[in-house]
Amino acid sequence: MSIVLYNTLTRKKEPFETLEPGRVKIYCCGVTVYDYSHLGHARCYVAWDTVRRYLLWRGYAVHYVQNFTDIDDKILNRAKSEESSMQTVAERYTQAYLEDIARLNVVEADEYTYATQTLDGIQRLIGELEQKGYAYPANGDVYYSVRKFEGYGKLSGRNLDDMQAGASGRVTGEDATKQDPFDFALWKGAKEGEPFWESPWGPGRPGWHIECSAMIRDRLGDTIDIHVGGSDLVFPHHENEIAQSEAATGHPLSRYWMHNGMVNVGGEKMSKSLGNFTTIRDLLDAPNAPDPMAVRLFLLQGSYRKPVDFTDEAIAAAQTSWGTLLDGLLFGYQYGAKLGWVDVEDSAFGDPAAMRIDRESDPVQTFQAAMDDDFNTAGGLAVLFDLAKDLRRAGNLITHTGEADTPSDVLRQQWQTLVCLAQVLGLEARPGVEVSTEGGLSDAEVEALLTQRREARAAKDFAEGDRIRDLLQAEGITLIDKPGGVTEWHR
RNA sequence: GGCGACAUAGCCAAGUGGUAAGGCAGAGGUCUGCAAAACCUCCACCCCCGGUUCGAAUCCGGGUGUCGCCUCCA
Repeated sequence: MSIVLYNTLTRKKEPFETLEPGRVKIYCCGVTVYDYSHLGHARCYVAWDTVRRYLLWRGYAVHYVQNFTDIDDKILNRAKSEESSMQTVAERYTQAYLEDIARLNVVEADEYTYATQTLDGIQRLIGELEQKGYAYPANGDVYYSVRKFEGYGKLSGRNLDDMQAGASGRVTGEDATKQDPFDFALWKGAKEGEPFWESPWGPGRPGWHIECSAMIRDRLGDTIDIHVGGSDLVFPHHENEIAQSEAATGHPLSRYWMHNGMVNVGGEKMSKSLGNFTTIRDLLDAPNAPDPMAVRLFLLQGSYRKPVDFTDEAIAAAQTSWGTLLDGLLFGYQYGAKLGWVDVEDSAFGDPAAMRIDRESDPVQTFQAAMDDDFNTAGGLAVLFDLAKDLRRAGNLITHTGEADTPSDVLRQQWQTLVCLAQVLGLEARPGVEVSTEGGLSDAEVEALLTQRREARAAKDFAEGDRIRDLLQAEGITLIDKPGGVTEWHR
């Protein structure tokens, strides 16, 4: 069995074969750092983080490179409006991106690249393209001549003659100097007061698309295994990357192209320009904010390729769902000692890296079959829920009756399987948070209230008994009335 | 105008030829002073119309609807 993935280039699912056995080179288009990242970005980077985690779990050595676009008109505009510099703005939002995405448990890239640190590679590439006749200078700018590149349009399935230039309504003044409306800037001559770099074509800065081509070549080589990014980048960004890189090197830029679907709000794409976006930090820092893992779960419940609608209701449902997985993930910490597990005090307890799970077991095989099929995370999650529900049931039985009806070693295997598979999806529970008593009632206070309640109930004063029960519930304490007047409780 | 994607229960969503995973919400039951918690059980024939097939949500054709891209974009 091998992994099958959907390749935008061929519009088909294809068996995944790497250039070098066991090694995967991935390049991910990162953010332009001029503002805080929103849920669309979260969706994108969670998706590719999950792909990366899964490939690692399947035994591949993955080299994952992602860029920061830190030279751009929008950054420049932001800098002007706040009277700072492009560098200041870029550094601020680069840092913010890293903080936000880390909360969603996205692992850092093996390498991050920056446009500002790739000027040599960029200029070298533009020079080659010019030499080979694919680029032409005009008024201090340098443009790529799309009609010179035979395969132009192969990724996005377009034909230059069928496209309506300017259909998106964002035509700029550049057009007058271009030979063809679809030609795009490789180098932009500096205007008065703008930051610039010296070049053979005069002072200026690189166009947007060229940085990715240059970075990939510098860090990963002429051809990589997988190029990933948002589906809104297919055209023109990725199409232009292909045109640049392949014209220069004569080799395919990437074997596979994968694109994530957009996050929608009310059926429309979430985007800066529509103003309908929610930033990651706004969502996670709001009152009653969802657990970051619930947000990740929300994003993994559907296919990475399809659009996903963001609503408060959907996040709330995901939060509840996460509670179920959480119960399962924390099972070992809560019940391991009662089940006689001898390693619960070990520092490595609960660490997936230290666990040995049975790869041939049904849950793992089912999980793998789902994920092998174009990273079907929804199918993978079903396995996690099965395990988590079994464990929760066992835990409840222990709480309510004192013992589970499943052998301890079976529960241990189930728990470890759950923890390991959840980690492959980037879903992790942090023990300790749930049993926090910060600001709450002490055990003695709870017991005192329970005594009051017991007396009230004995006197048939159920209103008083219920009042105390509600009071405790508000403190996060759940009561379990058992036959015989015994009341147990847990936080 | 061109290119593309999607349409499955109240909501989200997987499945892409053999008679519908999972999550959320909901219903019934056991238990209970009533609840809560817990446990058990139940809950869709897959947008419409044709066609292919022994058999289609799943393939083909035609509709309808929604969305994305067509040089800001994850």
